[in-house]
Amino acid sequence: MNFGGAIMGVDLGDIFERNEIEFSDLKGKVIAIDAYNTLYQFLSIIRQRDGTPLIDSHGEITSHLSGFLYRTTNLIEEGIKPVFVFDGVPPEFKNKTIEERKKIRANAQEKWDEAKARGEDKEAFKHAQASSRIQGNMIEDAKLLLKVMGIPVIQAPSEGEAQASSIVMDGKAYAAASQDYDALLFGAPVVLRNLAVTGKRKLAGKSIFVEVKPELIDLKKGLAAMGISREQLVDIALLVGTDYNDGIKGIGPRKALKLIKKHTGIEAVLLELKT
DNA sequence: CGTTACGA
DNA sequence: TCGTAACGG
Repeated sequence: MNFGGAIMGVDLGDIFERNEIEFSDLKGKVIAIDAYNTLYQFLSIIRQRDGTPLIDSHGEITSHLSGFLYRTTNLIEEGIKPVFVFDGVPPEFKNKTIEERKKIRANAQEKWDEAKARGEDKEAFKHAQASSRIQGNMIEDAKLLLKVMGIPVIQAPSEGEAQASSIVMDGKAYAAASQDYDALLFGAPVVLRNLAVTGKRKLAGKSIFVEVKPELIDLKKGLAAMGISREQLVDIALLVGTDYNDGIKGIGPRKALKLIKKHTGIEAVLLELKT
């Protein structure tokens, strides 16, 4: 489940064909951006050295607002037309995942406090990131900021990624943008990752900076390259585990792909695994 | 994350 | 002008 890192959904990056693109490739295009994913990213990363988020004079967290303001400005400057899609009510079968994440966050919060008290900034930052949670008026404030900036905001009835995917399938947007791969499972024909303009990421080890370019994933091409259907992709996700189910221990995307290709569908795979 | 300051 | 560190309250 990997918070600060980025991916919370099914990590299909290992098996899916991904292509680096330039921002100029997206000029004039409408992009349906997963707002919650973006918000979490900002809350996670925009922090001070010991992990403390940016706060205003009232003590309210402002990291997400800083992020939305500058990133949206930059996207507009690149000629991109962002549309932010916010989550609605999560499906009930996601409850277990939500509860688990809540626990992980609370635990991280404790570890953050401890590390901060010991003066271990690097350790503190790591746990602070994992403790990131949406709270208070963050959603309303982000929506208001986008509204006054003249950026369209869409309220999904449930999962934002599902809504964003639907918008792309309807041809109302060119692509869905998220760090997760789940939009592919919802059928988004094109998914974009790393939609950050400055695109510089600290590499895990030292203070080495690597240029990160936007990444385009074409659902049809990716499926064709793997030689599977979209239904089979969903089966792979189910084997690996999603926000909605646990998956099977010891099976990652690679093994799941092999198994699904060999047996055609998840039922046959499960039968084989039983024996 | 994205901007700003600053030394090379 | 560029690269890195510090800042953002």
